[in-house]
Amino acid sequence: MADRGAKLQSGGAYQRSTIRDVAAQAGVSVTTASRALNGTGRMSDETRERVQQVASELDYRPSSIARGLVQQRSFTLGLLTNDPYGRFTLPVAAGLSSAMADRGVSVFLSTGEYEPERLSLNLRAMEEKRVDGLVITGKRIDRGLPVDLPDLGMPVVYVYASAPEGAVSFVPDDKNAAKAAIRHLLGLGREKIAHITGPHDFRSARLRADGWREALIEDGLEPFGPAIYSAWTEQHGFETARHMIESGERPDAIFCGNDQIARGAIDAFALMGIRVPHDIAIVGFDNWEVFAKATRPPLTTLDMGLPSLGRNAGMALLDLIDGKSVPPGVRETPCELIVRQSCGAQPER
Amino acid sequence: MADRGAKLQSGGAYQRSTIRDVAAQAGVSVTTASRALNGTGRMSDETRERVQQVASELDYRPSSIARGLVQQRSFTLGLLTNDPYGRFTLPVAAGLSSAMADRGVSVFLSTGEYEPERLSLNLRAMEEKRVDGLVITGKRIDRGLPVDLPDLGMPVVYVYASAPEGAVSFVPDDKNAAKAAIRHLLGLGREKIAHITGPHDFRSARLRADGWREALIEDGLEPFGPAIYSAWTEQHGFETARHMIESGERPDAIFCGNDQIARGAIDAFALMGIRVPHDIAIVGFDNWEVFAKATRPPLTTLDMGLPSLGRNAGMALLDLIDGKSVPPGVRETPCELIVRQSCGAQPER
DNA sequence: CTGAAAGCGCTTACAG
DNA sequence: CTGAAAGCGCTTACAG
Repeated sequence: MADRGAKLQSGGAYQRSTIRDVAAQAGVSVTTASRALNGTGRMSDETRERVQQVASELDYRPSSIARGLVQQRSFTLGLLTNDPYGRFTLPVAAGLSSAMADRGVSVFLSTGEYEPERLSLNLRAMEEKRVDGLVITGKRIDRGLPVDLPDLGMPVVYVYASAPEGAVSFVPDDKNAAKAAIRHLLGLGREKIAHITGPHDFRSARLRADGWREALIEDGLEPFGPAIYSAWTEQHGFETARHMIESGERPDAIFCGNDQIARGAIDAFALMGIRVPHDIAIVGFDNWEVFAKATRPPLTTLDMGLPSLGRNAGMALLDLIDGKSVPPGVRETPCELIVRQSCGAQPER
Repeated sequence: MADRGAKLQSGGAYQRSTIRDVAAQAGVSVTTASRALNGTGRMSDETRERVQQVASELDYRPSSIARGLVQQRSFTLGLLTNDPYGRFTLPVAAGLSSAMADRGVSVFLSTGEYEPERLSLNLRAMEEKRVDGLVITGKRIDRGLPVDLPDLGMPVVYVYASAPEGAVSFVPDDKNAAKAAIRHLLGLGREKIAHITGPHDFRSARLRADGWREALIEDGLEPFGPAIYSAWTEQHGFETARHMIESGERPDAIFCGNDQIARGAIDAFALMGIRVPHDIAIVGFDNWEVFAKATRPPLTTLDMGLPSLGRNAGMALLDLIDGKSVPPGVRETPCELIVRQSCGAQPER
């Protein structure tokens, strides 16, 4: 009757084998079976191995539900996001999910606008599922939840979102990334470096502009004009780049606040017969490969390491869950400069 | 001591209130409390309301873990994907997740390459979590799991992935979508319609090419040259478009297999001084807005309705879980033509 | 070294 | 209409 450890029920559904089946088959008590399987307690190697052998023959899968009930731990995390179609959430989620998988914890994906109704529905679901902790992520580092998180009685960690005072959060180190980009340009002999970026009310945009400015000043140079803030779009890059050329002195490099802006600028230059990187070098931000690899020439840009951000957040959350103390505050995680052809540097090989 | 229904334990952690707390406080048995909360059984309205009132005062959250244990249902689904950074998974996942949230079921995100080791780790996790069902998705409709799914004893549904014989699966209706695109072009008076698309070994590419060909033939026209298969990249679109212009007769429209190819073609034409849509109309595929809205002019394209695909798959899975019979087979779901400016038609408003 | 028993938080026959 | 009791599948004091 036992077939791969699963018994065919009357309904036709499979009935998994339980620890009782394993214990019975191995001729030990359920207590011993449990200990053998979990590597706890002391018993003869022979016994332990026999139990494990039987478990594997019966294709036994311990119920994480039952275990959760007694241990008051679900081995489960919730990932809250309001960026379901965006490019930030998925890399973060993938990094988190696969790091957690290696530790036996699974993650619930909870998507929806951060608007009070939806949010409280989603939070309630996570509470009822008894997740051990929550990671909250978003579309930008200066927006968090629109409402105060009710006291959920579970640890929470923030990634790529703003966090309340005293919380643990992970964001990319925008400012130093920008400085690295500028130093790269400087190292290639560029000196008139302009900056085109997203809206001024984005903290990321301001931080990147700060990095641009500081790196230049540290090198004894002046920024080439003011940072030009507008939308995070190709159109902004396209029009601003064109305008820059048409009106007076020309920069020899442009640091762009994201890859889309860089893309727009490169396209404008192509149409105007300005050669990248020969006439003007371009650096982007995001390493969104579908853009960064498709520009002509391919784009040198910064990679925020979103999967690592997700992984790090998960690890911190696990520590919190285990009752370890994790220092609160914002962790700024280094970005990586990805060198392609848009600056004239040889890509590393 | 009770504070928002949560008691401060010695350790400092919160202890949620249980159904026993609710029952005690409401002066009824646990049985009655359970029935009152679940809307089952018969009792006076007064009793039911009192229990609900107490539950809300205590901020009671029923444990889906405990319920799962007795009902042998976890109200949980697994979403398996090997496309963690791709643009297909997230819309599908968001559609699935939010539709399921409305029905009280949460979804685990399980990412990783579909390579045997990783896959069996991930599947095992889903089994131990006792998910009620699995949705499997991927990067292309003609690839599924590289190994036969072991008999998991739970229902499985496929989305945007190939499914074994007899399974339930959901894919976009590529062929009819292509026909709709061609008819749109025909309706605008275009007659020499070429087709540039992805690799021939992608079923999607072949289906879209079939639709292109058939729609033309049905209209009494010849396809303009053979379908040109290569990579799903801008570069392919760019080079092929340029080559098309340089070598002889010129089409008056191009149907592109995806938005990236369309983007490449439009860029090539811009550089060659060929006006879109005046000289050549372009249609893309995917409605990947970051491309489709950024081309100059914005791109008319097909939207596969990925979120709906996810939602539909979830609903089918729920039916299967409830023991309802769901006819097996591949459901081809209609795509939607999104009219922008690249064909010369006025966008609908 | 090993096991019987209690219990995690619920639902659901069963009995009144 | 209401409740006492059993039980879902585990883990873990407690006792031997």
